[in-house]
Amino acid sequence: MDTAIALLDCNNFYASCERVFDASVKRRPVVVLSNNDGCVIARSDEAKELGVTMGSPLFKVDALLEEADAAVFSSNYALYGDMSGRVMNLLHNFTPEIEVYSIDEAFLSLEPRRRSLDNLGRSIREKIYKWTGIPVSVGIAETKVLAKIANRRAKKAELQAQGVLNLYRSPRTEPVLKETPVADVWGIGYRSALKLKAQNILTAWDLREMDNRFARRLLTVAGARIALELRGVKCLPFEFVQTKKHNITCSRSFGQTVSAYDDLKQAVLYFLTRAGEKMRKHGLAASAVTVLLATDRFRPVPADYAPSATYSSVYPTDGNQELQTWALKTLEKIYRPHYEYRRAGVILSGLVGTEKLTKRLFDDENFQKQHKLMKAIDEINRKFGKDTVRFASVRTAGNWKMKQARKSPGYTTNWNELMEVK
DNA sequence: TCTGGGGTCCTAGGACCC
DNA sequence: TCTGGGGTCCTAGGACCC
Repeated sequence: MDTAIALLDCNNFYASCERVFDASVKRRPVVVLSNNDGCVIARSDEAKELGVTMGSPLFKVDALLEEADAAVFSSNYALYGDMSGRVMNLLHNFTPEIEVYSIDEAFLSLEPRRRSLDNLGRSIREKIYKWTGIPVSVGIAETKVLAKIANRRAKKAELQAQGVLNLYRSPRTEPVLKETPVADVWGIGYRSALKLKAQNILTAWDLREMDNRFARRLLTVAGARIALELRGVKCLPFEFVQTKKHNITCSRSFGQTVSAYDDLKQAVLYFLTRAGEKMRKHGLAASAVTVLLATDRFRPVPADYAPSATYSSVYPTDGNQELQTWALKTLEKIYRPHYEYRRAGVILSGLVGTEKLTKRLFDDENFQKQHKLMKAIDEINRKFGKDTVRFASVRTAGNWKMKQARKSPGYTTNWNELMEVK
C-alpha cells in the first residue's frame, strides 16, 4: 500500500521554547523578535489574539504588548536549535523515515497498515509534549502538500482535532480543500496567488482541478507539481538524508548606520568568521566569497546603494586567512564612502567536501598547514566558547553590532546560564 | 560575414519557503 | 528613534562550442 506522509510542526515554536523555561510567561502573551529586536517573528496564541501579526515592526505593536503585559524576547537561536534537536530525536521512536524540513518541522513517512494513523499521530504529539514541553500539530495525508494542509487545519481547529488531522484516503479531503484559499497552499506565494486569482482559481480544490498543462504554463513546473500533489500524486521526493549545502550566508543589519571602511571591514571579517565555522562544521570548503553591503531600505540617505560582488578561485579553501583575503578584495571593490550602510554580509559558495580538495600546484604545504590550523582553532572554540581563539584582524565588538536587549538565557546551551531552582 | 541547428555551462533574477 | 536572516529551485539569456 502507498505510504502516508505526516507533517509534524511545532506550534509557535520560538515562543513555546521560551515558555518551557520561564514559568512566569506561561499565561502571558509571548512574542519573539528578529535580530536587532526589529520585528515580531513568533507569537503565542494569546499574542495572535491581541492582533499582533507576523513580521510587525516592534515599534508599531510595543504599546499593545505592554498593555497586555506580554513577554517580549530577543531571539535565542542557540536555545531553539537545541530544543529542535530534542524534538527531532524523539521522532525516531516512531519511524526511521524522517525528513527534517526546518527548525520546527519534519516529514515522516508512515506505513498505513501498521496501526491507526490517527492514534499514531496522537501518540507522537503526546510523547513530544511530555518529553520536551513543546506542543506540536500533526497532519497526515498522501503527499507533502496535502499533509501541509492537514497540519494547518489541525492547528486551526485544535480543540476538535486535538492537534492531529488525518486526511489519508479520507472523504474529508474534498471539503477541506474547498475551504482552503489557494494562497494558503504550500508553494503558492503572493505572486502565484495573484495570477491564479486572475484566472478565478481561488481555492486549493480549484488548483487541484486545473488543467495540468495550463498550470505549467502559468506557474512553471513548480506549480504543476503542486497541482498534482493536491490530487494525491507524490511529486516532491522524500529526502531522508540532509542534502549537501550549496551556500552558507552570514549577514546582519547593524544597530546603527555605518560609513567608515574600517567598520565595514570589521563587520565583514566577523561575519566571515561565523560563516567559516559553519562551513567547516559541515566538512566543506568554498571556492567563492560574495560580499554584500546595503543602505537602509526604509531611509535611503543620502541614496540607496546595495552592491554585491563575488571573488571566485579555482582552488577551494576552508582557511579563514585565504577567505579573508578574498573578502577584503571584494569589499574594496564595492565600497563607496559617504553612504550610510545598514547591513553587510558574506556568502560562501561553490562548496565542496574537504575530502575532495585537490593538491595545489603552488604552495600546497602552506595550504595544508592552514587547513590543520583551522581545525585546531575550531576545536578550541567549541570547547571553550566562541572566539576564545581568533585572528587578530577580527574584532568581536563595534558600532556595527546588532541590538539584542531582551535575550533569554542559554538554558540548555551555556553552563553559566542554567536554570536555577530555588 | 552570417548562414543554421543543437548543445552545455554559467549567472542573474524571480519566487518561494521557514 | 524603531522594519530579520538563511536558504532552495527554476528560468531566461549570454557565452561558447561543434
